[in-house]
Amino acid sequence: MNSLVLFKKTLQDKGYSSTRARLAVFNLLLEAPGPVSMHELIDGSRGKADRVSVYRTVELFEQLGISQRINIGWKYKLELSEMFLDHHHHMTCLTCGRITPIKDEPQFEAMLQKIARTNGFVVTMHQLEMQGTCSDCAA
Amino acid sequence: MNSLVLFKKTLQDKGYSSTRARLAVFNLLLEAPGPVSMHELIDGSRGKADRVSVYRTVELFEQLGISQRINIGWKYKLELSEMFLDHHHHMTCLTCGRITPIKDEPQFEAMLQKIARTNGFVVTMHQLEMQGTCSDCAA
DNA sequence: CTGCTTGCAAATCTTTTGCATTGAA
DNA sequence: TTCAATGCAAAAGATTTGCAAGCAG
Repeated sequence: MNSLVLFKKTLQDKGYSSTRARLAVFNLLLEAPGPVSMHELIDGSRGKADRVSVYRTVELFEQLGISQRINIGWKYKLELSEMFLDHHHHMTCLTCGRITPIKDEPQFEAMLQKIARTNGFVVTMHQLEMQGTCSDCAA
Repeated sequence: MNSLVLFKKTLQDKGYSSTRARLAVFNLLLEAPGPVSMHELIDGSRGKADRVSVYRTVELFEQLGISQRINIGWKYKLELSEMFLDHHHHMTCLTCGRITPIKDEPQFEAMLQKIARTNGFVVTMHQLEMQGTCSDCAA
């Protein structure tokens, strides 16, 4: 199913309406080349949604599993959740600041589960953040 | 070497003085059973350091590698860095909120490096955050 | 229509900055 | 003594709340 359709269907199924503000934020997330900051969302929605609506929209999206916050340093950015994107992690280059999605390794996930189980936990969600130097900057 | 001594030596070696405010924040981090929020540090330092000094102290500590921020959800907390604690990750229980340190698995770290290398990265720092249900709450 | 959504104003909370004073070495 | 470190006031930034008006279904 096309992303936009899936988005609208998700809102509808949960009893929320598809409004201009929500569409605006969703499109920004969809078209962004990577994670987006709250500030960028607010800027990008100018004219279509007030700052406050962006906050409320993001909150709703998280509740519905449409988007999620990911940690970059001690700040956060937003991206579409696994309903729209494959599970992945992020690598931030400390030199150029670029954020690269890292395709998930099944082995890695398996080990994660094992470690959690060993400690008596059932993992619902996890997030791995890596920082370092990308190949471009290493050259 | 005893933590307090190591702490003072670190400040001294880098040319910073050992002051009441810094001692206060360090002790809070040292004695806390786990990661501490900025708010808790500010509260706990009342009478010994102003809110502003706590922020400045935390900034300095990070610069000197004394403490680090860890992500819990989309907020952050502070804890002593690897100069004082073994490398580990955190598991947050979504039911009781308790944060459990997870002892590091060499295998896990190795796999991490491999994944990064495959993507052309050299990893300087990484952080894994897991959320789920702890054994107590599962019962 | 009718209640969910939004915008605007303003309250809160968090973090940073400027500056005169204090304190550690 | 001397410059780093601190406290206080206030600015700046981020996020939340209350409420009347607007819009989707």
